[in-house]
Amino acid sequence: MRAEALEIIWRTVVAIPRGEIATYGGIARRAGMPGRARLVGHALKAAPAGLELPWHRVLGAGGRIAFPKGSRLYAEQARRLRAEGLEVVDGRVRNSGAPDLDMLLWKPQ
DNA sequence: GTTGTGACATTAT
DNA sequence: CATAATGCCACAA
Repeated sequence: MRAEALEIIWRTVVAIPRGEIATYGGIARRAGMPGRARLVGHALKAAPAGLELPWHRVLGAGGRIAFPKGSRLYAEQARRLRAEGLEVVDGRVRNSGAPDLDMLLWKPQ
């Protein structure tokens, strides 16, 4: 069951369109496991490199990068996000004028 | 078995 | 804005 859950999470993450973002909690909900945001984080950490998951599109609540500022992964994620046209300022994705982050968040139909 | 830690979230203070 | 308290669950010691 545990391994299945990881696959579901991976597939959910893969489905995030380029240039859009999602949150850990949001992914968990979309994967049918509300309240299990931490599991999403674990799934990403445990993900094989071969999957080429767009893990950089997964952010913490409020569009904040979940890594410690200055860490290697932090810089890497910011770099990749900027490569997709998103603006990253002080560890968070800057939404241009949008009232809520939900406007940038990936909303599955 | 228990405990502490962690790519988290939400609510309350 | 920042902390703290909970809830959540996988994993390592």
